[in-house]
Amino acid sequence: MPNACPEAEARYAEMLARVRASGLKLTPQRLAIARELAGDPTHPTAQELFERLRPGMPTMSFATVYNTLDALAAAGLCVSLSLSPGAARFDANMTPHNHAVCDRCGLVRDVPSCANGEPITEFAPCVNAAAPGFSLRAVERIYRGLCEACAADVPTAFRTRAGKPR
Amino acid sequence: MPNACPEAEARYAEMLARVRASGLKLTPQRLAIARELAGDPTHPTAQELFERLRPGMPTMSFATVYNTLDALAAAGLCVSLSLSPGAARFDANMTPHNHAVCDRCGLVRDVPSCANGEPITEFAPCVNAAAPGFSLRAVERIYRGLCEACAADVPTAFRTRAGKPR
DNA sequence: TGGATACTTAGAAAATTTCTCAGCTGCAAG
DNA sequence: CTTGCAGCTGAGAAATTTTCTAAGTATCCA
Repeated sequence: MPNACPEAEARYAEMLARVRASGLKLTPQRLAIARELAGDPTHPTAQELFERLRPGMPTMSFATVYNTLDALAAAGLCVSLSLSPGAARFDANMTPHNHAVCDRCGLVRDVPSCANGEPITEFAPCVNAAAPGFSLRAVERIYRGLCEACAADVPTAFRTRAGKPR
Repeated sequence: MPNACPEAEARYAEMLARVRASGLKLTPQRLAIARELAGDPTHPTAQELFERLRPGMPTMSFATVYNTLDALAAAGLCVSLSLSPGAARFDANMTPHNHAVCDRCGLVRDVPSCANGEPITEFAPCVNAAAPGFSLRAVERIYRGLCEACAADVPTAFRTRAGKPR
């Protein structure tokens, strides 16, 4: 039962409504993936979703996971995150927020936008000075560092490429 | 001759010195890759570097490109960027800066840190409220939107996943 | 100059993502 | 309720990106 918290339930309910509204068909596979995504703040990879859902839907294929995530993303219900090398992570939290990413284990944590969240328009001049004609849609902030567990256990040298313990 | 600008020459010279200082051996492959990287502000992928350098070094293998980029990164001379799905891009500009990334074609442009560049310490409380124990090393900003060329030629719907025209 | 060490090669392999297409299914219309 | 069909799924192959292995080669220090 992945959805204990009311926030996740609300997000899942909204996803259902918006999947229909987008003209996408409601299939068991989509429901399962949307529900799992909505209830998981760790931003799972396609692989992780597949492994978690497989026991309950043994016939589901890997391509379906990708197809579904693409469909959800196209409908604006989730986004694909490229925060570190390796597999993409998927995020159903569509409220503006940033991410803290562990350099060592690749862990991702949502970080609400700070108080000093400047409006996008404030960045435009700065961006356009460097990239003339660039039309700014969003500003994303990534906090890099070590998560609590990795910081507590730093061997001789720590790796820069994430997701590769050892 | 990839290095017309003095900035790139300076960066290349510093790379040479620091490659030695890191205990890394100076091989022709490393020199070529470091030079190409230092002179290219577009943050090439491993594939692009390989294709550019291959004519001058027909025996160079693909693995060497990756090995070298890893070695340079470990020595703090470049970083691997995961800005959009697909191949990683490599950046030899080690001064603090941000990136503008085109949603459509994947183009990357350096954007100097704006005047309102707050020190890292200002973000720490905000990050630690969401991720207790996270030790913050760096804050990275990504400007998402459309580059000039893509903005001028937006068909019906534009894609969110970069690097995939069509 | 010579030797230890680290690097390069080439190819295979692993990991991630996309594609193809045949068959099935949700769902809207009748 | 039944039907039709657009759109979805499943399975596997393929494409892309990155890593690994083994053996030969080059760099650099003494």
